Amino acid sequence: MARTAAPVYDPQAIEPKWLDAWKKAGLFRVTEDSSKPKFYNLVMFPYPSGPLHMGHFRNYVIGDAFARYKVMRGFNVLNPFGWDAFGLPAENAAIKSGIPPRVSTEGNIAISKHELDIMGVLYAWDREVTTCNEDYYRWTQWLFLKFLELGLAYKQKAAVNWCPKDNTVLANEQIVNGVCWRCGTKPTKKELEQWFFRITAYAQRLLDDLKKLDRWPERVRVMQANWIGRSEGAELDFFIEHDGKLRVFTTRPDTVFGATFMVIAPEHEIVQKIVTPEQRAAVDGYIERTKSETEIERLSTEHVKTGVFSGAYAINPFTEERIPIWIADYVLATYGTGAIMAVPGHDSRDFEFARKYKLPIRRVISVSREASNEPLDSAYEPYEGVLVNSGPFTGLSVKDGIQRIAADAERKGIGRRTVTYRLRDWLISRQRYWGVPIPVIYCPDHGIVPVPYDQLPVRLPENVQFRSDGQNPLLHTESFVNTTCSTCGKPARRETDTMDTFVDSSWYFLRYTGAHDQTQPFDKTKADYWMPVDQYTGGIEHAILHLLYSRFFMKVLFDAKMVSVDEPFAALFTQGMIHRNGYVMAKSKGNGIAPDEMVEKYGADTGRVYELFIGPPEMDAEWNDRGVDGVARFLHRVWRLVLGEEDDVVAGVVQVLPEDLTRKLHETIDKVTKDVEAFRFNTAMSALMELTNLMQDYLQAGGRRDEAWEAVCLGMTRMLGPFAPHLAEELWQRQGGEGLVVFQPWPEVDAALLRRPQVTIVVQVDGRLRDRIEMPAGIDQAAARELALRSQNVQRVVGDRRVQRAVYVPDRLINLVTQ
RNA sequence: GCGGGCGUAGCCGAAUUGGUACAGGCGCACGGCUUAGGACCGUGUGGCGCAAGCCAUGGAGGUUCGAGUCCUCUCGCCCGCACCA
Repeated sequence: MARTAAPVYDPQAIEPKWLDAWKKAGLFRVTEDSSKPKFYNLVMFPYPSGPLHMGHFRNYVIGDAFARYKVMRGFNVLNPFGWDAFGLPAENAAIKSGIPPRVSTEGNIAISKHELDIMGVLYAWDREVTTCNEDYYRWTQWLFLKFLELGLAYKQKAAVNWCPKDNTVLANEQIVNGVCWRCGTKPTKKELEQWFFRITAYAQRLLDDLKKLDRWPERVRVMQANWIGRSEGAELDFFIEHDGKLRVFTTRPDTVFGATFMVIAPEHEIVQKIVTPEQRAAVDGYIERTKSETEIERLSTEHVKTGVFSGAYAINPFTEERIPIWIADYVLATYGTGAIMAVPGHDSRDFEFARKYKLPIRRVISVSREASNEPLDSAYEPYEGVLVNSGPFTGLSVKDGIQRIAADAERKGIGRRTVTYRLRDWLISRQRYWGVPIPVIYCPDHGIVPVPYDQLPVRLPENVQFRSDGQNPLLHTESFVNTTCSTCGKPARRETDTMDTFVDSSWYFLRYTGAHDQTQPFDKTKADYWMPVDQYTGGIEHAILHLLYSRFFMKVLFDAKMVSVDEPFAALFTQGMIHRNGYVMAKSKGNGIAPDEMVEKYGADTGRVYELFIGPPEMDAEWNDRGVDGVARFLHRVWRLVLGEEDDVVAGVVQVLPEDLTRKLHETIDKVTKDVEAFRFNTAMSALMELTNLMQDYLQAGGRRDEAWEAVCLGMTRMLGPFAPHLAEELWQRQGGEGLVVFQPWPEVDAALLRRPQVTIVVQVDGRLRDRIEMPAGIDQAAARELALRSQNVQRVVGDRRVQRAVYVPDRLINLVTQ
């Protein structure tokens, strides 16, 4: 093969050329091709907030390397990209600087695309999706209407989280550690009419199907399961003295004989009905105080429990005792029924409350019947033990008690077994401008009227007046607000709320399968060909929000027969973040490294390989500028080895035979292939470095650039294809390769070449390493033992003791056990 | 508090899942090339010991022919969730 020598590796001189070549060759331009297996490779699309830095690129480099690898493995690879382009930052910037959101967003997209290009990160740009463009958001609106039609979108007055800084409501999922996920402000509660998606209707399936996601990280599944928060228990009705009843949810019906008082949330609607005249003033004062508390203060475990007596009493249906009803903010209005039966003996929160307000504490569970009256100095909360002081149920185990008491309540018609979830419906209304307008109108005669499908899109006006008070400018854009009812033609008003941007990102992966469809959100045939996403790669910060919402969407669309699979992402990988100088690489910390800087100093390939080599991809990693130098040295070395002429021979170095080189090549192919399949890019890079080191040793020892050598060079070149793609193309061309290396098949392991004629057997005596002996591969135990016993080291250690037995691991180790 | 995970050289980290502990990179040392270099190239590099060897995977036990890997206890760190009845 004709080789063209080159004096030095000059990345800046070669990289742009190959970017053009890939674009011309249509890398990642794909159609539904049944002759090849499909592979849908996806990285989470970004919000275009400004220039990218090398921290962002870890995700894109991993995704790009994997996509290129799959191309080389012969897959029909869909590898699209887009922009989650609606959102608050662009709007806030517009308020500050007057630059319209579309202008700044498009500017940021252009910059980012350039940066992806120079790093050699390519996508199916012919399928690019931008969520703020009309040809995308009209279909987001279309899907909203579909949800409405299916009864999965509804408007309701509710106490919702309001962020005073961002001037909008937030979904439950967007309250992180008690504060707004975006700006860190403590939210307040507001009573507002808002749009919701009925995600709770899918709670059980979202939980059950986590089991199907065996190629998702365990911790993401655990986080989602906890978020959904299924609890099995029972609802029990307690009659209120004089009038009505109070329903509670409990996971421990077995403790009902220990319920010595009840507690209801301050927001509970029954409060006003039951409060007695004597307690009215105290109760009103208490409710007023709890309202002024922020959510974070109220939910804190350190928060000292407070409460007030309502004056009313209920009857415990099992003990028939008269028990007081208290109002306390440690009971949440939004969980269960907003009311509890308090069992201070067996619930630490109730215990604390009972102590403070001198309420009776009774033991109804004990380790044994005999210990039934032992005093309690803290709540006793085990799931084993026996029921005591529990009337006819005394003596039952906790497990049986739960079943028998629940069944008894059912029979008496005062309760039923039930399941509760923590998951709340998804609040999707946002009182903000830069988002998808919710496509409904309000008619004085017809109420809420959905905009007919054929009138979509409801265009977001772009000529609006931003306001310094943070109010949604749509409210004041008359041309937008004023419309006519599509049913009766009378004047009507448009909804001015826009949708949570997480709605946009809940279906973008479907739009990629037919990005320019002008007639529907996506084509079922195409979606069926490509879905599910085979490999999804992105940040752990989306463990709940985006990933849960997308799963919900997929299930709704599955039920609507619009898609044929009900989970969107078959495999998920969450990469760690890159730190530098002690902080996560971020624009705000000023510790980012610009891709341009990287390319100018080292070339894109060094940046790419460094990000793959930096550490286990799922873990955070510290950026080390010297480490980048090390990778640059590695690539320069590969260049010299593959394209160099003759090297200086240094005598006296360990002999490396051509067959050793060939074997190492195949071992490397084997290792790199397995590592890449398992997303262990760091060890894949180490393996390539090892091969390079052996190539160096070979030449140092006077090895010739013969056929075996050439084969190793070509194998190395192909393996570099996904990781250092520009360098690989250049090496491929200079070695006389045809076409592009990215379209070459990934090298195959020749199992015959992996076998060694000789193996090093570790010889242990009583488990301690005593010698290493070269033996023929496949040697049996008796022969290996024979050889091992000849070792002088072994003989000295064994002395005159008898070798009682030997443990033999074929071709690896023999352990001689004495005595 | 509950759940998940981690602890290996001076640093980042490997270790076919119970079988040679520390691959690869950084750093460091020495050598080469250089007028010179914090550049480049190469070699070496866990600790103690003259050596045979011994000691080393946060700590203490245990199981095993054999433990970084499994079990028990313990210390430390990280990440979720957090008054969810």
